[in-house]
Amino acid sequence: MGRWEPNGRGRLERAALELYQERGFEQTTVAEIAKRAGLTERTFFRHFADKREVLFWDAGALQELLVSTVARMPDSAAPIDAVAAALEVAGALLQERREYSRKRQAVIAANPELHERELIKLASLGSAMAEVLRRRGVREPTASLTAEAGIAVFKVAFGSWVDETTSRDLPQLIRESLDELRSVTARR
Amino acid sequence: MGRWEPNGRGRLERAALELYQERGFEQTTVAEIAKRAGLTERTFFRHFADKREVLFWDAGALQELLVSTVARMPDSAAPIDAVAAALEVAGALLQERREYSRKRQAVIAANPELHERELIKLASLGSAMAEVLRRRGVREPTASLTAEAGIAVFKVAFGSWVDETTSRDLPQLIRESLDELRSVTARR
DNA sequence: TCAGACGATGGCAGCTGCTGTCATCAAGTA
DNA sequence: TACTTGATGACAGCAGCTGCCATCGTCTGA
Repeated sequence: MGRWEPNGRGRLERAALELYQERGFEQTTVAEIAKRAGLTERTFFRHFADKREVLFWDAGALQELLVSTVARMPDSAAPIDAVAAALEVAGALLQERREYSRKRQAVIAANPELHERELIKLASLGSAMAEVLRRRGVREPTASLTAEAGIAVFKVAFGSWVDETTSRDLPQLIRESLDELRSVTARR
Repeated sequence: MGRWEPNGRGRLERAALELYQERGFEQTTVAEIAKRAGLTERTFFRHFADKREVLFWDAGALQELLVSTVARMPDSAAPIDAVAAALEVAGALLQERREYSRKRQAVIAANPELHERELIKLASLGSAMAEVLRRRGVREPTASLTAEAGIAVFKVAFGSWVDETTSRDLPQLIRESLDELRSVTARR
């Protein structure tokens, strides 16, 4: 295990989120985060590739969840429905950590650099879903477009979920958002 | 005008793109860009907020073009059609600089930091379009969803346009991409 | 024509993010 | 008990980026 206290990575995460909240992302130095976690700056960069990544390192798990859920859907499911089902599963997971998600999102919204990082994580989720759709026999550009549409649906639904004072259900919001997309794109 | 040669900003842009192509983004220092442009590092940062922005500073013009085009559409136009029309106009503009667009995109694709910056520029275009839709009386979440769908359509169409050896028409690819999105989201 | 305003640039110091390298320490293993 | 292994500390150093002030060319008004 570690040299002194266990779970150095977790302490770094917690310290970073706290300090980003208290002083803002730019006004926080990595040395300060490390100090609050009882570690050194050098160790921070062994756990996280950069100062932003500390807020996003769990994105990999979310991506695996999305991919495996899409992969498990019956072949009869339309691509957009497979994607929507996966997003609802992921939404249910996020739902369990609503307070954490809100805090984190407030920090991200307050800083453009963090917003950039969030966007590339979402884009990565999209690419992964397009890839699994292709493995299911969906051709391009249908696969990419379906995945991108899914990401768009998720972004809007997640935004509503975070903003609202009354806590509506995230999977439900995702369904409603997809319905709205269908209306928006429907030919009249 | 400038102190010696005119158009320092343009020289910096050109030098940066060249060096990013030759050695890659990370392997290029700002001092090297400035030197090739006959200027200093300090002056580079007066023209561009950071090392990435030199490839994206013209995004503002594209955004204005999109916004004004949406704003000029007749009230009878459906939101998605207004957005699509604006994207086609923007696509026609990009079409005129195909070689430059390709070079630039190759550089961006080769570096995650540049990809991040591109994504936030696209997100900014989306926000601007959502805003102009709201001014046209479109409510949320319809406005955001329409704009996000437009960005998704554009991303896929632009990707095809850049990849293909035979140069198909970008506005045409955008129309086809929107048609594909309609098919993908259509209820069966 | 000349003095001063103004805008763009150079030069320099300094902070911070991030990396490479080597030493150190705790715990497990033969 | 000696050796290995994995996480950490310590330190040097580069590059991105900023603040500050000096400098230079051009424009403007008397």
